[in-house]
Amino acid sequence: MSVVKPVRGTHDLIGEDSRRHQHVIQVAKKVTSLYGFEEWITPVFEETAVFARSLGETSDVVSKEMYCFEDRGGDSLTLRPEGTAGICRALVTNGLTQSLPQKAFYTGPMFRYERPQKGRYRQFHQIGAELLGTSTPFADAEMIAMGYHILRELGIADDVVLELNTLGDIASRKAWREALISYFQAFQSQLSEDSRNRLEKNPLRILDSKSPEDRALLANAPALKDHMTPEAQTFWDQLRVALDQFKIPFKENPYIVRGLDYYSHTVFEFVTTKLGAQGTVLAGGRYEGLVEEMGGPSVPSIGWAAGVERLALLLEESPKVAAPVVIIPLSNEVHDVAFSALQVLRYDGIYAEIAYKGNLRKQMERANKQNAPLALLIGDDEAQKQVVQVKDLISGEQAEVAITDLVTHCKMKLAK
RNA sequence: GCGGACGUAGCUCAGUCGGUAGAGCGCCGGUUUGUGGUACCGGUUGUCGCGGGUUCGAUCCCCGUCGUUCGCCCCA
Repeated sequence: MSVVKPVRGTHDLIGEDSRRHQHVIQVAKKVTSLYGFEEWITPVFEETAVFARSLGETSDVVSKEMYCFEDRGGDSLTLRPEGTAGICRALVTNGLTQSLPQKAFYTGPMFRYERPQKGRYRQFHQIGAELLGTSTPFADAEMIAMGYHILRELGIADDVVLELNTLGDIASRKAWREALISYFQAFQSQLSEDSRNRLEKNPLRILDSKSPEDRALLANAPALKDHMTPEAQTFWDQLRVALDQFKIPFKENPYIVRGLDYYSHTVFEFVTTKLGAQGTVLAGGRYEGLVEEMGGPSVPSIGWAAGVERLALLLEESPKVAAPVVIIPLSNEVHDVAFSALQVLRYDGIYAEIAYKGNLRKQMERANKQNAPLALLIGDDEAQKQVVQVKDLISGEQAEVAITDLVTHCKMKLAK
């Protein structure tokens, strides 16, 4: 019989992988709660239109990476490729546009049909946060500070650089975009093929091209700063001052434009060099029209998302496995005492395991492998006297303890 | 979607200039009777990713395929 395989680009998280993954999510939940964020749990699939409209029809994610399917009722549904669109949809459907601002944290699987690589999967997991309904640059700074806080808490802040840019407001961007098109049109023949295709649709993307022929042209390309409206300029200035006040180090990078179409003003990426081509670890920006796309009012917002797998890969060390107190009954006849000891410990919140097979020596070996701090030996004599031998596996000391004192004694031992 | 590398025990990997394969780790058991961490002894496992071709014979060569991985692209 042939062995079934996991689907390409999916992976199982078991043991150490699971612990690392879980650790990232727990830290994110803890940190975001310090900033007033609550978890929103939204569906893994939505109507296709939710993503198609919001991410930009021409973006790669929409045009070639989505898992779309027709359900039995004939509706076109899509497994979410990212989290922001669903959050905006939920904001509108739940009438929360009446009570802004809203702070949403989310986590869960996302789906993109891409060529898998390390740190890049077809089903992957993100943590993300959206601050909906604020238009001040201080909100942007705080959101970035929150992202940084998580990286710091995970112990990877030093492996990562914050790259920051502004796309200006709509008016600035429009003027700049036109300037870019006319500039690059003059050099059309020198552009890479990809960039020639992008020229009309999304000329901003040429800016983060890696191809040398494009890069050569970038130096003299029109800069946004020459097209910024005074309002957009103020926003950008205030953001940078605020980041300094939050003491978040950043590097300005005028070439960050981001792949999803909905951004304006602030865009940023926390980038590492330790993951090869998959260096972006936490990224986001400000967006304005998204909630309107979902049929709501204009709700200026700022958000970011981070790849859980990528963060887990960067973790220096794996979270430890919990170590149990191990109860070793020396015969089936003492199960009476052993099981009640087991249950008393667990009811008191102590992680306890019981050994069923092997001789005492083997059981001790196993307890040692599990890193057990204590082994509780119960033989016929002990059962008779209603005591257990409590052996401290670190010091090697052993003491006879009455069953009635077991929990207190174990707690005292474990506290050390 | 494009280009390159790789695919051998649970894990990390060696190997066969083509004659069906090994090490370390792990796992199991033992070194006498109710006591671990060290040491010693013994044992354990593979359709050598899958399919086809060349060959007397392929895990080793060729082609395809699937998967992983690096870069591009894209992105978290």
